[in-house]
Amino acid sequence: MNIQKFSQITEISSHTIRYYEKIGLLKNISRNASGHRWFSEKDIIWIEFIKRLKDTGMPLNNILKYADLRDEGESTSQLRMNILQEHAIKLEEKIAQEQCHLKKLKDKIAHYKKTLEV
Amino acid sequence: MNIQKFSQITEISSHTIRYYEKIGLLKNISRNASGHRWFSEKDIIWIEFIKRLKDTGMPLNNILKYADLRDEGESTSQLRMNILQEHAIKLEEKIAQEQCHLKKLKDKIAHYKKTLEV
DNA sequence: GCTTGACTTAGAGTTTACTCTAAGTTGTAA
DNA sequence: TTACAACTTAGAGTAAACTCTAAGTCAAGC
Repeated sequence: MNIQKFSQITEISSHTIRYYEKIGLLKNISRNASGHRWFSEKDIIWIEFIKRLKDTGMPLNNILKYADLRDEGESTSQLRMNILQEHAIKLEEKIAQEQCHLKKLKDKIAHYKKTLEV
Repeated sequence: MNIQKFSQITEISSHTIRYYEKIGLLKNISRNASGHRWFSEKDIIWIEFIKRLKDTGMPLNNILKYADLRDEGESTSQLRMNILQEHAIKLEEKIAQEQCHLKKLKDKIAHYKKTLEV
């Protein structure tokens, strides 16, 4: 598929897709006869994974490290797993923190409600 | 207390504290005889609340709106509560999304583990 | 009295992650 | 065959949230 279709499916602007290729997050994107990018199903799966890491707070810089290891092949599996494991631990901590914050927010809202009722 | 002590307690750099005052997040900070900022316990409570909103993903811009309403006094209580309620809903959704992401991350880690074991 | 270190201000610089522009090429529809 | 829309590149611009610098003031210790 062309960049437009890929952009629609992934909900990432074509500008951003080119940017991701430029910084090395997307590698070996094939081209058609006229030199335009031609994306595959595998590219969708990969970018959805990038989105997941990004949405859980991993900076592009770290995602890039993962992408580089992935490009190096099977020999880096252990390293990549380590990155994901560390990230999963951080994410768990983050969620716990947010749940604590949420509770306190709700307490404050309840307090507002009480004073507004009177 | 002076800005240094306040910075230590809140774990926010003095640069950032001045920046927060400049953009209007901190208002009516008192000064001592020589014109230096003099912070109170109330300032700590307020900035801890700002940190909570920030840590749960609210942009400074929106926190600023809350700060402005707070400055207008009791008459804006309802509006402020609405802001917090909307934020709490967004936060709940965010946590749910992150939990989903975490699950998928763990699946991927488990997959790595399996292939590395062989 | 003088040095030193913390404070003050205005404003410049940095980082991250885009987002857009300009200039040029290509593919399709009238 | 001529519009016109989508593609290409390099590189400039933007927004958010700091982070730092320069130039100056002030208080405490030697």
